[in-house]
Amino acid sequence: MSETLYPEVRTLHLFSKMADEHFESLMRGAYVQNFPPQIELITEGDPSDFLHIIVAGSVELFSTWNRRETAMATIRPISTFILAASIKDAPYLMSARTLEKSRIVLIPSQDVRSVFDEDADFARAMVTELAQCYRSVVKSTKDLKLRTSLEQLANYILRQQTCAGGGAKFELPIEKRRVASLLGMTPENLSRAFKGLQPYGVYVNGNQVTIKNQNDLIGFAKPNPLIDDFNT
Amino acid sequence: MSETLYPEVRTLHLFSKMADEHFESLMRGAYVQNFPPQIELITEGDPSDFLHIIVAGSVELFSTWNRRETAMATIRPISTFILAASIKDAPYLMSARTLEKSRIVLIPSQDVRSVFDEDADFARAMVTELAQCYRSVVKSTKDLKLRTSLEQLANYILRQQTCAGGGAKFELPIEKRRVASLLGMTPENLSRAFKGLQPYGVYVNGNQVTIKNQNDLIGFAKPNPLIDDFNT
DNA sequence: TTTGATTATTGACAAAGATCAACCAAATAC
DNA sequence: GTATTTGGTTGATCTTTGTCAATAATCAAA
Repeated sequence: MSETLYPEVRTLHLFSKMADEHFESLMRGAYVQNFPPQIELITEGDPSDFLHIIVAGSVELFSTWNRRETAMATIRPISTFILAASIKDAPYLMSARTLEKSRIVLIPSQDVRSVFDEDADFARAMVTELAQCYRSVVKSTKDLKLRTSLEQLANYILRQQTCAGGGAKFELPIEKRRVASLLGMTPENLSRAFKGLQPYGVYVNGNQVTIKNQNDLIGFAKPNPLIDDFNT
Repeated sequence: MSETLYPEVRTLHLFSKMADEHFESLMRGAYVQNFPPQIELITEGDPSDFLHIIVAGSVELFSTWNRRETAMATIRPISTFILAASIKDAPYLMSARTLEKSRIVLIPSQDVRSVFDEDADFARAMVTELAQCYRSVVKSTKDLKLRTSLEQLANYILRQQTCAGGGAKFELPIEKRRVASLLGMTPENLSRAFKGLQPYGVYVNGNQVTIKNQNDLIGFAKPNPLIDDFNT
């Protein structure tokens, strides 16, 4: 694998503490690949051959059942995905596709499991990482079950605003139909939900969102760290 | 802690491989307590002082937001809960209450984290356990987002049937209103949903469910291992 | 620039789900 | 044994959401 990627991958919490020797052994077996947009990287149900790390671009995790499809998460650099399946040697539960041109590092799951067995620091980092993943999904379940779609959208907007730096104007990072799917609604209803937020000072034009009255929106959305904070 | 519980706790995958010394150190600091029904063991947002292990009875994990409440999972012996919060030293994301008289082992989270730092086998077991937890929540998210409530109920019934041994008659293990909350619907709609499954041969009387036509129900429910199997 | 494809929006309608009120049955308390 | 409480069911109604069809807007390719 191209050595130029070593440092940025190494900075990931998952790899930062492990022995040099083990990290290099992982990297030796790894591939780096550039993918065009809309490529299905992973199909749910398949055996988990690789741990994926996104280095550039963006990837959508999604799932299907009975001809229906739903977006589960959007992954951005630099982070791993499909860690749990890799380490358990279990089939992928979600599919993944590139949203843009993306650069992905692929580490054979077998290597991950071998190094995991030998490197206690790596195993420990994995625990932190998996606990984080678990808590993220729990938060998103709470969001789904406890909030109406209007409330979900309001909180989604507030989270995106924070990611974008906190200003009153910012761009939605993904297409609206994907936002709709993430929030568990149809694109039509997302359109209507955006209108439903106008009384709280939210205006949308294309991908640009403007929050005219932050306090009104917060008052309606009632964001909660136990649902909306990425860190806690 | 009473030594009589050692063996059954030790058999948990999480503890089965760790060094005797470390296991005993965990057990020395642990409490065992019997709780009556309807006791709130954990409140979301609180610091995670203890790793909980249920030894007898049953516990419901639930979450609240803005005066709404939803059931997240039902925990039965013998298993741990609130592992991720414990190990991350992060606030609980879910609350927990006993549903019946229950016996709970409480291990101070600080001890768990200490032993985790020293015992690589324990750390590795934790990885497997957390990966399992993560995958369970992902499955339940897929269930929620991809299925109508009727389909969810049909699959819930099939899963319960499997747990109960697979016979055509079995008992629902929890109150219907809790089933409703787990499935993200109101008790009223659960009642109607049960009726909606009669054409597929499902009959309910109190807690007793009878499946007259297994194949019809399966044909409608379309169970999928990537959503409904606990193991994969 | 024009064309074609994709995405977003809107309105009309249908389906699903929530709410409210009434009622019933079983369990518990007195 | 009766009264009360709790959980469950049912019907009526209303809200939310999904679906379908039409249209507009955007973007990319020819």
